[in-house]
Amino acid sequence: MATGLRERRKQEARQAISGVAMALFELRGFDEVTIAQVADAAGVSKMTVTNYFPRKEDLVFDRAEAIIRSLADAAAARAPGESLLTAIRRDYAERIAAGDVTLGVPTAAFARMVGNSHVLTGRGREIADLAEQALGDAIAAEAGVDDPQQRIVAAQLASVHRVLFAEGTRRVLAGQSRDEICRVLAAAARRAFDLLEPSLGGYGWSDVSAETSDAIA
Amino acid sequence: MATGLRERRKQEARQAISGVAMALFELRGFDEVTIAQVADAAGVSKMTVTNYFPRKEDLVFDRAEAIIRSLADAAAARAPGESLLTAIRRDYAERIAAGDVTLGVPTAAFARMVGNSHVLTGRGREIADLAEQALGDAIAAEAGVDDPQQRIVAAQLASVHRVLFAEGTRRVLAGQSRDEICRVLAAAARRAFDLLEPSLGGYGWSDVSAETSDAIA
DNA sequence: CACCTAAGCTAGGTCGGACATAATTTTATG
DNA sequence: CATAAAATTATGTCCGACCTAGCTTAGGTG
Repeated sequence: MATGLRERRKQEARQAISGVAMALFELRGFDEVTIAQVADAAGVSKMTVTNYFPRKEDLVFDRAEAIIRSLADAAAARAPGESLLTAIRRDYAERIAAGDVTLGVPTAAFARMVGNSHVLTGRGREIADLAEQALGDAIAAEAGVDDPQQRIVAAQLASVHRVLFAEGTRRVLAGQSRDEICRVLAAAARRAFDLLEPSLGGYGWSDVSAETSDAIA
Repeated sequence: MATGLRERRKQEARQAISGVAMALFELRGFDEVTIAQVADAAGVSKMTVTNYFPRKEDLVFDRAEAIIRSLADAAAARAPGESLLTAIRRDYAERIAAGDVTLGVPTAAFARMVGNSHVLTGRGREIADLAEQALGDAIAAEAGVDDPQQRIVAAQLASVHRVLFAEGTRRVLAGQSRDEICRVLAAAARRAFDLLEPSLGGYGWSDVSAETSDAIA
């Protein structure tokens, strides 16, 4: 591939800049480090950093797209007949068992850095919100109609992720071990999805049309 | 009352500044208007604006505290024996019937202004998040223990508000009349709370202890 | 092998928000 | 009415994000 080299260099530069930035952020705090300092430490110009990462927050939440799409993907990839709740719950169980840090088990330094920065907590909220929207879009696309009730369902399911993420972060900051937190989160997820089962268990791919048909105002 | 006059003047000045600012923001857009311009239009100094409203966003979301506490208040003020869900649902029905704009029926200009500003949408998310947290705190305080499951319940209930607010805003921007939107939101709320009833209907002030006792890791 | 096209990069400058300080006006009280 | 306290204003500075326009370098081409 001819254009491979160029693209490779870009990815390496991107990774290098992000890595240097994260080290500085975790050491001194996100708001206390300027883009100029990141550029300096990475050996590039200020504009180059801005070029790779349009907003300063992007240096931290680099691959946010994957997180945003994860819920919708889990919903879309489920087997026919499997309910939405079952698919999301199974996906969560699998990923927490695999130690997926994006579910709420970051490093303590990362959690501290985010918690101490209003900008970063805001971006975290935005990502959670976008993930919920994406799930809602997936549900609506699947049903072929758009109904507020679908957004409600998406919010319920996404809220489990969001709340458990916060719980995990809290425990990371409290110094608990990653293994223990994973076990706690897995248990809490079981209880949470059990709680929702009576309400959302029937929300699969069929028998939804009857509920949605008369609700488009 | 001796100190009354002074306090009155402050409130009037606050209201005047906020009003002038809102007019400018809705006309030109939040990000396009500077604090200096607001101060100029209000006939006060820049520092006075900053003094009343520490952050620029506070000029828009002035009485955010009331919104943040509304959910927790509705929960705390419920009659003994009334379930959490029933109390929240009744509160919503009452306020939407009264045309409470904070539930998702702002003016089109306001909705446009917020939607066009990343700062303001972020602040909106933060307010919703804080309201959810406050509700969770109220639930935990009532039970005397802190359990992730309580945060899950709080998130479910708060999500109804959040999703319906978004739905209302969408319809406002689409040009629907306020009356019609209120009717639609009231109906959507009924369906949403009906959906949650099987899962959360039993979440009142008693029979919670059995579920929470073995979950503190 | 020299050229050419387009991209990524750089430098400098602009703008707005936050903050410090001191002077001035307004208000409450003896 | 005088005095003390408090709020407001004026001025000025700093700092960081972002934009515009010019420059360099890499990759493909006759």
